[in-house]
Amino acid sequence: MILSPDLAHQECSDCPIRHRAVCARCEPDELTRLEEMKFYRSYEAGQTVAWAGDQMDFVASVVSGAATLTQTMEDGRRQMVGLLLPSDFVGRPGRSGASYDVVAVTDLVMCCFRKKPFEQMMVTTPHVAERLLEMTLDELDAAREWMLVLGRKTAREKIASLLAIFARRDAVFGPVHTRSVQFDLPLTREAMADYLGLTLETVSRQISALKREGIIVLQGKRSILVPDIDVLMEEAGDDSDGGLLS
Amino acid sequence: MILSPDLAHQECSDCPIRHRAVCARCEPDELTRLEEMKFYRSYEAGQTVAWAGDQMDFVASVVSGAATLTQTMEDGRRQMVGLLLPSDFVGRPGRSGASYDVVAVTDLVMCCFRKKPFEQMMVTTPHVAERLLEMTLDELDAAREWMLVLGRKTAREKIASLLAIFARRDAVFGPVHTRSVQFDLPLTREAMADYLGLTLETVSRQISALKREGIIVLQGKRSILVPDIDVLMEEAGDDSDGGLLS
DNA sequence: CGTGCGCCTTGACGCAGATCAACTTTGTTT
DNA sequence: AAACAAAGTTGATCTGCGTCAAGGCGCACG
Repeated sequence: MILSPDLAHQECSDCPIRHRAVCARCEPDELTRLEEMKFYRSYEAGQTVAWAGDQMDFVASVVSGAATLTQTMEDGRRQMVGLLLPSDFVGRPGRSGASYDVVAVTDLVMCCFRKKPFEQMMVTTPHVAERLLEMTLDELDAAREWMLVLGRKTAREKIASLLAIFARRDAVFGPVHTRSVQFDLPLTREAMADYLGLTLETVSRQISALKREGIIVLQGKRSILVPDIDVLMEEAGDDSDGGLLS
Repeated sequence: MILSPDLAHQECSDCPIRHRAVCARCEPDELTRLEEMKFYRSYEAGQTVAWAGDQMDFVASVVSGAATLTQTMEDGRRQMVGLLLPSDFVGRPGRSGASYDVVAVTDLVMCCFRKKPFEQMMVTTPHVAERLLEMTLDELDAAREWMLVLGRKTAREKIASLLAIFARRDAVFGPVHTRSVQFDLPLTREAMADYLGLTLETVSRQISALKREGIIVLQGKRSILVPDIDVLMEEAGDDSDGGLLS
């Protein structure tokens, strides 16, 4: 773990996730209280933040980078159950242990709150608990969406669904009125397989197939160009067409 | 929908789910406020409570019976994303439409709250919002547990996992110090298939296999006797052995 | 510069579970 | 009691994806 001094003194007021994280609804005086219980931690890509069952004496928001939540069976089978991006929340107030393995998949910065004072604040001021409820309901919706992907979609549809998610979130769009999107994959083939309930070979094959058919264009292994997002959405099997381009 | 007069006048104070539902933490005066905004609704097995996208002017707690939340793709593939049992909560405060199809799978009684006053109460008193956050976090954990089942378990492990869930929840245990459990399946084979991401034929075959091997004993189609719950847990592939007895 | 190491790709083959189809059991209607 | 529908079982066959195996590409290292 790396602690850079500049990060250790960041002010909430100019925090990049100020308006989307668990602190989004806090008043200035509440932010002051949060400042007192917070500290930053940085992790390198590949580092484990916490093992399932570990004591966790803090909860946290992702400031930058990405982390995964995964479950592992005794025989080594693994399933990713969450993908944490900037502003997402880690940890459960009122529970001491981590429920899942938490791993940094890119370089990662987290804004951590000491658990005791944070839980105290949840009781005394409504704004944090309110925002956390809203975020948790969103997470639950996302998890249920993912259950459909895992339970009923084909390998090709799974890959297209995952690419569509990244396209929506990280996208740098092309010229206005085109439907092209470019982004970088934050996950290895193996991590994608863990997310999708597939093997890494199947992931690789399906990506190759989409490339062969011109639905995506690879620039290197990780950079993806989607010439027409609607075509990709079609492959994902989603009924809602991508209304994201106005 | 059936409205029986006796149900329409039930008092919160002797409600069977009083201590586990969203109202669990309410004080007597808060219960009085809830009484004013609440009404009961009954549904027969098979009836649809709401279609995905429907306007829902209430939120509700399941009082008795069971309901399912399901997502459907254009071509008819279906995935159950939630199984609601007594005390579980339906609906999302702050959202007008239902996110999923809600279907009664047994005869069902729900305690409904008019949405507007309920949302008002969430803001003014902390006890309801607090409890709802806790319940939502539990739901999220359950959904993530289920993602492992959908993504990584074999058909046999999926069936065993589902039976184990029912065994834990509805179980009537045998004589003390035995590990036997008896319960009734609230779901048809097709509904189980929708829950597990399988076909109903595969569900039927795997249940037959477990029966043939003596891991479960069927009395009729729906009544299940598990002679040794530990053996069933073993088949489910869960690392945590069932410490539910003793 | 070559060597080793992640990460990824591609091929050959086998199997778990889907699909298609026939039949049984159970409960309901008349 | 006959007729019917809904739910479940079982068999035969097919196939999508997993498994096993062999290499390719890019990059850090001595």
